[in-house]
Amino acid sequence: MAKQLTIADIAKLSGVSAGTVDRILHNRGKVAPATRAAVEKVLQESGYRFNIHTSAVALKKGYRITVTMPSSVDGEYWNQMLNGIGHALDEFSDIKLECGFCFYNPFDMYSCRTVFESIPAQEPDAVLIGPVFPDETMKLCNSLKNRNIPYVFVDEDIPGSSPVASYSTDQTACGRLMGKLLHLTSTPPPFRKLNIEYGLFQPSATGAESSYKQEKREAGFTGYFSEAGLSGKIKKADIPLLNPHECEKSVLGFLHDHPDINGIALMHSRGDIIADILNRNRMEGITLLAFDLTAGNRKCIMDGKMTAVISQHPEMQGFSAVKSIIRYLLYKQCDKKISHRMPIDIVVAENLPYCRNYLAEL
Amino acid sequence: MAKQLTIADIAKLSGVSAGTVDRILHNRGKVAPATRAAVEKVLQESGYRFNIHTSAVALKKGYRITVTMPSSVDGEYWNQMLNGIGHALDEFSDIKLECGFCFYNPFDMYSCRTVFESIPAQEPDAVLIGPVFPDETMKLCNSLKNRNIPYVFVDEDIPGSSPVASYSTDQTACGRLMGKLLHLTSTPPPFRKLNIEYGLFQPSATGAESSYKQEKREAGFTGYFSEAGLSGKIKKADIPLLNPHECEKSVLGFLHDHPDINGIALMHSRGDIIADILNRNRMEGITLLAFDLTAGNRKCIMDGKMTAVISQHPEMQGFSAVKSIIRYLLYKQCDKKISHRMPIDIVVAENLPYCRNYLAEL
DNA sequence: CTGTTAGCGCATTCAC
DNA sequence: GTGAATGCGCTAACAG
Repeated sequence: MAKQLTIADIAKLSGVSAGTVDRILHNRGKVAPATRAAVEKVLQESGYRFNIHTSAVALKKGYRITVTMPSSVDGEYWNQMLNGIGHALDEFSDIKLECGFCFYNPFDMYSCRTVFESIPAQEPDAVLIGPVFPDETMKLCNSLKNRNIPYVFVDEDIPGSSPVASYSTDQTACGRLMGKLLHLTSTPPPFRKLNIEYGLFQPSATGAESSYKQEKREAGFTGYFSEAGLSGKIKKADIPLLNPHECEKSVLGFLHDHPDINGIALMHSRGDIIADILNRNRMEGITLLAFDLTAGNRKCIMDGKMTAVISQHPEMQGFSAVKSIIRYLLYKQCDKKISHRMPIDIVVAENLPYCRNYLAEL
Repeated sequence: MAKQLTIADIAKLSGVSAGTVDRILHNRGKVAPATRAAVEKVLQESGYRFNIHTSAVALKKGYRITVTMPSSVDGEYWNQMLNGIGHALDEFSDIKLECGFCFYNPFDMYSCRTVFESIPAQEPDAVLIGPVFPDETMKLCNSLKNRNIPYVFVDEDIPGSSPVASYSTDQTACGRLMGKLLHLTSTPPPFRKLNIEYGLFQPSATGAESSYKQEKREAGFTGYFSEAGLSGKIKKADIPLLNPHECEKSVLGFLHDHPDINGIALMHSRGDIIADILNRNRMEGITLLAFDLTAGNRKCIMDGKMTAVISQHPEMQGFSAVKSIIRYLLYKQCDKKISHRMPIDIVVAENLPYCRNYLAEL
């Protein structure tokens, strides 16, 4: 264990005072170029690292961060993100952090616009953004950039923006994985139907929420099947998810028209709705795959009404995003890697009980 | 954000001095029963929590911890555990921690015994144990207990011991999951053979290393198949893994005798060996499942020679175990939950690129 | 522009 | 048994 050098050591080594080293480390105040060069050389060579503890202890100033994302209720995707953020705030409760939340309606662009417009005025030290509407988000980013307020993304990255970090999932890869899973797992023997076909349900009249996401997933999904030479086996259906009666009617109608369907994939998280319909109509023999480990999906998997979901670690995203903000604000460390891709989990009944919130464990 | 109370606050509230509060918090030195009661009451009511940063800063004393586990080479399971430990040591480099490593030969009980016997004499402040031989491990635990040295387990828990924490995987659940996966994914259409059978390969003449683990996995695996009413479809084979020529001969012999095999499950991590044999003999149509995301298996999955592995987060185990030790040693916080079950991951080609070491991300 | 210095909250040592 | 005093490495304010 090589003893860590202290700021005082660095100061001595480079013939300046601790204050100067501090100014260089934090890029604040003016430093003569020559002095800066000398100190930076020592810094480099010695591989100096902050002692985050003393740093946090000595920090007088507090930071205010604003979190903005779609509103949600308990057990939903965005709510899990919020849990991750909460854990991080809790883990770092020794740092003077104040966190404000600005939720918007993910189905209403104007709600998003109104909320986003109010954010720069709050003058936060940093913003955590869960984006849904790319254009509105881009406007927010520009406005933050003008005021020099750093921001991070969770869930999705907005092309052309310049966040301090982003924690997102490769939705195309998710779609490909979904394709592979549907291909591999569609009704196992002995119940398999002979002329195997695969259903792909799309919500008709989708709210704006994540239609973008679903498109990427679908592209990955169809990509997998076309590479497997099975494109022709995919049967698409528009399902009006939010109208229970119509929804059931169209699911049953579809299955009637396509009796060889062995499995169905959804590019969204409302697998529970379809699972209930299949279950009510005694069609459990059909494999059902969806996204996100929501409370509803969790229950369906436990009850054997759904085969698997693909999960993308929302809590970890929220947790890491806050951690990233803290690193940036307090320790002036930018991540070497800006864009972090989250792990993509396959969850079935057998491993569901062990899919806890990792962060709470640590 | 409720302002955190400080020790000074607590002292003032209970009419004593900071020193006394500290003595109570850390259970050291003598405190008058009456004083103790009064302070503890205030502590309770105010929900006081350490400021881990100042606590770490003020800590003069350093701690020495000993890590003991099977030796391994780069890319193997135990090596990944070591990486997690390294990350933790790195993340907490601001704390005065010294870490010594004692590796033993997992195939030689005497090696283990010799190493374990040397550990108590080193008088570490805590020990991290990766067990293989239950009896030897139990002896170590007893000896540590006598000296009041706390210990944590990774990978496996030893029944009857009393660790500060343990980070392990439910091997029976892993086996069940393996069963489910084999059932669901065995050769998808259109290459499926008609009378589907499943292969279960066991290493013949196993070294002692984790035979215990493999038994539990096999129990879970056969449990799944018997519940699915498919017990009769499992065909077992003893495969001499470590003898390349014999191994290939017995694999090919088995497949010749059982032409309806659609998929093979291994209860250990050497899927790469079997994958190469299948690949060399152009039998890629057969699904192959194994354990652990070793470097070898990783490559096989990427190359399409293996279908999936079940992975159990060795890095996270190592990381969490060290974190747990630190919490215990520095902050005197025992985990409420002693036994932590790790998440069980399913890794296929499509999500492999995103299975990084989570901890490095945070 | 640069050096000096007073705390931050806690652990520890030393008087009482 | 208990309280006061010191210092951990750093930040930030102030004095040059």
